[in-house]
Parts: sequence; structure tokens; C-alpha cells
Amino acid sequence: MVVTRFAPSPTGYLHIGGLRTALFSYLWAKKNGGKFVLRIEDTDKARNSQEATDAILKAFQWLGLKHDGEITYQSNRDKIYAKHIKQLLDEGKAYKCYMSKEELTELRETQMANKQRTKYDGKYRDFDGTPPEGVDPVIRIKAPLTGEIIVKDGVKGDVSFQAEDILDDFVIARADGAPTYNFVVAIDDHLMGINEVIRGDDHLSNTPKQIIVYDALGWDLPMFNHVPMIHNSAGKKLSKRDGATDVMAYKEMGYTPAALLNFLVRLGWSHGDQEIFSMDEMIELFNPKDINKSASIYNTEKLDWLNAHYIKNSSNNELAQLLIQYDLVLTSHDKKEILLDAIKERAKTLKEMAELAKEILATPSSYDEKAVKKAFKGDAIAVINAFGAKLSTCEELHLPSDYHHIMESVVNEMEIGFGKIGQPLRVALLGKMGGPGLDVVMAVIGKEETMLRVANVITANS
RNA sequence: GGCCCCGUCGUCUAGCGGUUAGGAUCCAUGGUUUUCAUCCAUGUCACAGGAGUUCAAUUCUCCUCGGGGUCACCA
Repeated sequence: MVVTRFAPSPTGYLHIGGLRTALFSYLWAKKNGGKFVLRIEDTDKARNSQEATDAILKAFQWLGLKHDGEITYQSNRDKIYAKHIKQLLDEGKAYKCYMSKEELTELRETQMANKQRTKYDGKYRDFDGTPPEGVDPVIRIKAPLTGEIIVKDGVKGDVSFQAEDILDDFVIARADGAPTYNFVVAIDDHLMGINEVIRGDDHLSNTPKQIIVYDALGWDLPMFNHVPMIHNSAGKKLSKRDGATDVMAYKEMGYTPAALLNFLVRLGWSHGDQEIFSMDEMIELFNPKDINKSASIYNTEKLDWLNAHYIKNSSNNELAQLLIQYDLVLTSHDKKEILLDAIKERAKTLKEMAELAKEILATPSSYDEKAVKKAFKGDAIAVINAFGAKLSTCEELHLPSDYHHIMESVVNEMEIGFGKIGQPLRVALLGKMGGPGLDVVMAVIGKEETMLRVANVITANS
């Protein structure tokens, strides 16, 4: 069974980049009928917060990503880590190092001055003398000092590192006993049964260290899949400073979960020329081997297009539900269908859609100057007057076509072009140029409101 | 700086020795639409550079250049 995981440290909101790796992990687990588990890496008490964990969960909920089983919190696992540290100590695979921080700093400075790479010199690796006074030791793992470490990676291929280039006896437990990141990740991943690690490729160079831990404990390695970073427009790793990297900000801006997920799945992954993926298709088609090797630049142009696509292809009932959070309640409006059909073609976001609807529903309180100037020349007042008069005599008006017929007859009787009535009427109804078909607008707002708006525009421009 | 990864249109990408280098987005133009949007059509735009290997390289190898990541008692 495939078990994948998402392991954020709760230091803030859920980030776009984190969401993408979470999505990849989720898809791969689901595709294989496996499990997608969540682990909160909250060992750094100073920087972590419960709010951040909640924010991550909230985002998952919005997007419909469900983790399997209980959430694992690293902060509850001290005993487990301590047990494995003790085991390594007992087996002579780790040891106490009494080098003080000052001494370590000095060592590094000397190495830097000599243009050597900075590494621990192994002073206490085989130490059996009397430890110095007043130093709380750290625990270091005995890492191989020579030889090759190969990370078998599903997206990068086999990546090999030379032990002498990158390794030293790194710290697995601090002076206060707290275990370090590369140690606990290996412990947790193994104990949680994770056999497919999907994470950002900024972790690739950490992986050899984690492999050392697996080896020391005699555990099998999981499959690693290091997915390329998402870069900002400057080509640097996308960070929280880049703005709009909070997943929930996309909800506020009016993007749908389907669009955001579709957008993200195509960033760094593809399946031929296909652009549109439902969740079911993503699950069916996703495979880490199709993940790109190179970083991609974060650019939301395509997200707008996808969002518009999903809006256009959503049912009116779905849209009505979604629009409630943008303060537009249409669920019981009798012309809901006509309205929604008209505006879903012209909105890129749900937020825009709500604004469009409100513009139609509200009586114009002012008129766009340019539009008035353009529309009200010649006998525009007479035309729109004639329209108003005709409208007042009509009954049983429901559909856009009913209103369209009235416009047609006015146009025919006065022997004018459609534009002659369209432009002033548009100003009357919407206060500006642009927008949905006038027959649609009138059908939505009804006869009385239409009469009112026509009267208003005449008063304002006579 | 050491180590590691990467390099196809502005952007997301297809390509897996022989293609007029494809799609999408963006942009531009035209059509449809009384307007706007949608939709449709058309167009502009790319293999970082140099050596090899090969009958043949965007595809394989090496070098250069460029970009990124990482080097903690952070995660």
C-alpha cells in the first residue's frame, strides 16, 4: 500500500507551494488506493502556533483534500525520539559530543579561513576520556566519512553524493535533549509507514542525512520524489513575501477549488496536452514520474482562464451556493437562471460575478458621463420614450424574448437601427455601456423596475 | 565558495535520434454580438552557447554560460 504524507511546520497559513506538494501526495495515494497522512512538525515551540495548524486544516477543507487517519503531532512524540536516540547510543552508532558552541564556531572559522568546507572534526567520535566540565553534550550520529550515498528519486533519477563532500557526524539531539529535524523526519516517516515521500526539492540535499538515520536503524528507505520549486517572477523560491501565496486568499478573490487545484496540478506536471482535469481525472492520471525536473515560475494568468472555465461550466445551483459568500443571495430569486446564465459568461471570478449581478439588480444611482454623451444624441429621448410607452401597455412579460419583441417593434415603427434604442436603453438600465443583453436585464428586473429606470434616465437627460 | 539540481515560445508545457518543433495561456487582428464578455478563426513568439557521437541531433556525451537549491544545537 502506498502511504504518502504532508508534513508542514505550522508557522503560518498554507502556502501555494505547500498545497501543490500536498496535492501531489494526495493524488498519488488516492490513485494507488493508499493513504495520505498529515503530520504537523511543531517541534519549534517558539515559531509554531495552533492557529497556523487550524489555518492549514481550514484550507484543506475548502479544497476538499482529506487526510487519512489521525493527525500526527511531533510535539507528542518526544518519548519515541528519545527511545531511538538511546538505541543508537547503546549500539555505538551515536555518541555524546562535548564540544562547546564557542569551540565549534572557532573550528568553523579556521576551516573557512583555510577555504575548507565547514564540518565537525569528529573530536568526540571515539572519545573515552573524561568529559570536560560544564558542557551539556549534544548527540551526534556516526556518519560514514567516505563512500557514495545514492538517493533514488522518482523525479530526479538517481542522485549521488560523496560522503566526504557533504557529511559529518551531524547532531541528532541538542544539548537540551530535543531531537533535530533530519532525525525526526526519518523516524516519523518510517514509523508512520510512509513509503513514498513527495516534497520540495529544497529537501534533496537533506536526504542523505536522513538516509544515514534509516541505515543506522536498519530500516528500508522510502521512495523519494523531489518536486521542483515554484519560483516567483524574479526566479527565486516562492516565499510568503511574494504576496497572494496564502491559499485562502484565493477563496476571497473568488477562485473556485476546482480551478485552483487544476491550475496547481499543471504546474510542474502534465499529461500530454490536456489542460482541464477533474479531481477524478487527476487521481486517475497522476504519476510522479511525469513531474517536470525544472522549476516553474508562478504566474496566475492561466488560473484566471481556468477559473472562468469552471464558472462557465458550473450549474446555476452550484454558483448560487458559491456566491453566498460574496454577499449575493439569489437562491430564491425567480429569475436566478436567466441572471446567472447571463453573467457566468463574463466573469473571471466569483467575486466579479457577484459584483456583476449586483450592478444589474440595483437601480443605477448615476450615469457614466461618456456613455451618456455617446447614447443621448439625436432623438434618443424620443426613442426611449416610445419604448417606455410601449412597455407600459404590455402584460405577461417573463422571458428575455418578450422584451426583445418590444424593442423590435419600436425599432420597426420608428425605422431606426437597433443601436439607436440599445445605447440609451443600456444607459437607462445599467448606467453605462457594456454588460449583458438588455432583454436579459429587463427580464431579470421585471417590468416595473424597467419602467422606473427608463423614467429616471429621461428625467436626468431631458 | 563546496555539493546537488535544472535550462524548448513572456508564462505553463508536449517532445523521449529523422517533426513545417505541437498544445494552452497571454498579446494582436478578424468574425459573431445593438455594447461588453463568451465563442470561433488567424497571426506574432522558443530548442542558452560550443564541441563531440551519429548518415541524422531539441533529443545522447562533455565543456562553457546562465538560473536555482542547500550547506545550523531552524524546519
